[in-house]
Amino acid sequence: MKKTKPKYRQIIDAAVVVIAENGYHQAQVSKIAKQAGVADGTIYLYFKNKEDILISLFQDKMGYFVEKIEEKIAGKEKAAEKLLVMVESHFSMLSVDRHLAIVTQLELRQSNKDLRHKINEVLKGYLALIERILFDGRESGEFSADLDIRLARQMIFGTMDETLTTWVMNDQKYDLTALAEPVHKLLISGCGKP
Amino acid sequence: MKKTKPKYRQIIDAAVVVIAENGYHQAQVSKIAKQAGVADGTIYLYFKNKEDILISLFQDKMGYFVEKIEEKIAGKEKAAEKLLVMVESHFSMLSVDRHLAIVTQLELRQSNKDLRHKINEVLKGYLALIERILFDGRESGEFSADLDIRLARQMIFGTMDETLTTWVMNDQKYDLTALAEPVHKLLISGCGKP
Amino acid sequence: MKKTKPKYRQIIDAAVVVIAENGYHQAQVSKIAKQAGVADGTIYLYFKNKEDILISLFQDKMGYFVEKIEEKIAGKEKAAEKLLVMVESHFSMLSVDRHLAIVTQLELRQSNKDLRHKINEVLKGYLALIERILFDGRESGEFSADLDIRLARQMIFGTMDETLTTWVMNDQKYDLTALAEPVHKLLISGCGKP
Amino acid sequence: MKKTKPKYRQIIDAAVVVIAENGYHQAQVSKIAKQAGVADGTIYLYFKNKEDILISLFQDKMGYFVEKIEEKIAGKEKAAEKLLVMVESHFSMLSVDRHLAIVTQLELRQSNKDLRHKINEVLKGYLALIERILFDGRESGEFSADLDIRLARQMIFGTMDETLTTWVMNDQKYDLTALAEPVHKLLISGCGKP
DNA sequence: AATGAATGAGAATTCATTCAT
DNA sequence: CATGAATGAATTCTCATTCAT
Repeated sequence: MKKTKPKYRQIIDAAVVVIAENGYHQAQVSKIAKQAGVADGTIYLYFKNKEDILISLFQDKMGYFVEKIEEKIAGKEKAAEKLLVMVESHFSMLSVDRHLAIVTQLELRQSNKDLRHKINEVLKGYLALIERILFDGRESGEFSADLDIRLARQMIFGTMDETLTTWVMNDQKYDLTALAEPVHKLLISGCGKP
Repeated sequence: MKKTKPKYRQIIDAAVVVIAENGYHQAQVSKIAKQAGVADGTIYLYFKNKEDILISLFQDKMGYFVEKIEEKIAGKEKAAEKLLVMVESHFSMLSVDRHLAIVTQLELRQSNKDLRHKINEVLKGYLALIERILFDGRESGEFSADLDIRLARQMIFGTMDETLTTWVMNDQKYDLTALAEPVHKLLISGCGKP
Repeated sequence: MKKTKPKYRQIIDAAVVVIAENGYHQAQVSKIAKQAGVADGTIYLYFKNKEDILISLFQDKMGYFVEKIEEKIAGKEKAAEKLLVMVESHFSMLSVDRHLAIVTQLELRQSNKDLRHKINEVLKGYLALIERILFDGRESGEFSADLDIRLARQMIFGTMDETLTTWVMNDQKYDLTALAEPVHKLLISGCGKP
Repeated sequence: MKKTKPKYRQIIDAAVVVIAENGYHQAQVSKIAKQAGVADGTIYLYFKNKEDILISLFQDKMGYFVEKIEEKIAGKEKAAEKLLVMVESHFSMLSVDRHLAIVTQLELRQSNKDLRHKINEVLKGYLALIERILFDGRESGEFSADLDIRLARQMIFGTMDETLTTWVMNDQKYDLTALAEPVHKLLISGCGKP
């Protein structure tokens, strides 16, 4: 399995750094190779093409995200609590990896429609996790019986995403993790009065 | 004033069509010129460069959005009602212009960081409108007194944006306008029980 | 005769200024038109094309040069004296028109081979004048009987030209007219000892 | 060192041929690449840009000139003799490379002011060589004690340059090397009688 | 497995010139 | 005579990918 070889990870990690520091369109394969300490041609022994590096990068990181979050919510009972843990984990993981935050929130979005469809495929795992939490919450009576799970998932993901992107566009200059709790509260109760 | 000349609009409209049908990276200036029925060089009598076409396009459309929405909410009293009108208008305007929806939700995001920062400047007018509604709603006691306006704005914009993008990524195959009301309800009351 | 109409001269003079200040390759027809205070299209009522402006400019100025110099040497008897007057006049006329000096010594040389051949045609009048002086000097015994007139003309013109170009390349920052006498002495006696 | 690789020379030599045969403005990079037998992109592995090819070409050839001339005058004692060798060498070297003569005397002068300033920097080595000969000749009493070295250098270079350019403009149809001796004589003794 | 020199397709922009008014 | 909006041809340079070593 190629994915376990050390150079595979070297290249993925190099790609995150190079894209974050140079931007998507200035992240040439040769730069990634240099950062990874390998020859240009070597990249193609581990990845089909440049797009494959980016998809693999996203799969790799997002897979780790979902895994970590699932671990953490395993012990929680309430859906609301699970959501809080999810938002906290997501925010916290991007807080500690500034490069990755830039890559996922800004740079990777500059990819073309084709690549974005593939990225969306990868995202489905995360979205399914959110929907599972919402479904459980509705079943248990914690959430409205008429909650539209798909829309609610779009609200939750859209809100987190917009919060993250705003934070990155503002050069990550405020504490993101402090926003997890109020964002969670908003998602649970909306703008209206309790 | 160049912006009022007929060729200015011809070119903007041609750009929307060409970008929507060919994708951002396949929208060459020569294609836009052909679609607009002018010579390549004519483009540069009306726009500084290719990026200027895209910014102008966004300014033009987004300016129209904000203007229309402001007109419609002018007569409304309740903040919640204003929000509903806003979501309805936004969804409805993109529903009737499939090309524009593709351009704003997918293609324009492939632009580089520089252009995206300029687009964000344009977006500020819209975001300010949302914040104004939230502020009025909080002042009038309609919304929670401790509502964090910035976060609430991020939730509203993020939710609409995610809903729109999902719709476009699914080839606009379901009725978007029907989602305005339930999305609005979600934004007002969140996932929790009323 | 078009050449006597005021706009003809306006355009020629505008061309000198625009080329001197912007350089040959940045001297667009539209800039010359603007400087001359006429519309772009008007240029083409007085000149066949852009190249025609440049040739006319050169003919105009060089014709004036030859005319002035011929006037001044008319009263002189000695060939050496005539040469001195010629060098003095040439240097002096370019000294008082900095723009023209830049145009003839630097900018017009950037034209293509074709245009340069036409410019050379115009130059022939000047070169013939030099050869006439040399011929007379040789006939009268003032110069060596075996003086190769063609080569001597190349020396005289080449030396003046190099002196002028060096002066312009050094931003015309020293007194050019003071060089006329020593240059003349050099041309008469060469590097050797008298 | 790139300058020693065979492709570096291939490209320089191809550039001389292409510029001489097509003219400066018709010497596209793709033509040079084709003539050199390499791909367009390969050019950019050896040269920063098109201008860099031209500067390198000039440096390369002019450096060779100065080197060869210095070798040849090393054994000579008299300054006048050194000058003769210099003129002979210069004329002879351009006589045997018709393409190069066209490029240095006509085509390279069409470059813009920026490139011409860089070319002038390269020329300084040659001009310094001339001044060194003149200085030695003046010190040894061979030349006038009051010889203005700067002006004399301008005469020498200007005369050679004009002679060369005239020869090239006349399609190199007479024997240039035969002119070295009479040109030298002119430079030493000027137009006056001995 | 690893290298890195070589490839070559692809696109924004300028500006001399025209011609309908 | 004069205008100036419109035209459209033409060229450098980048960079993902290959393949001989």
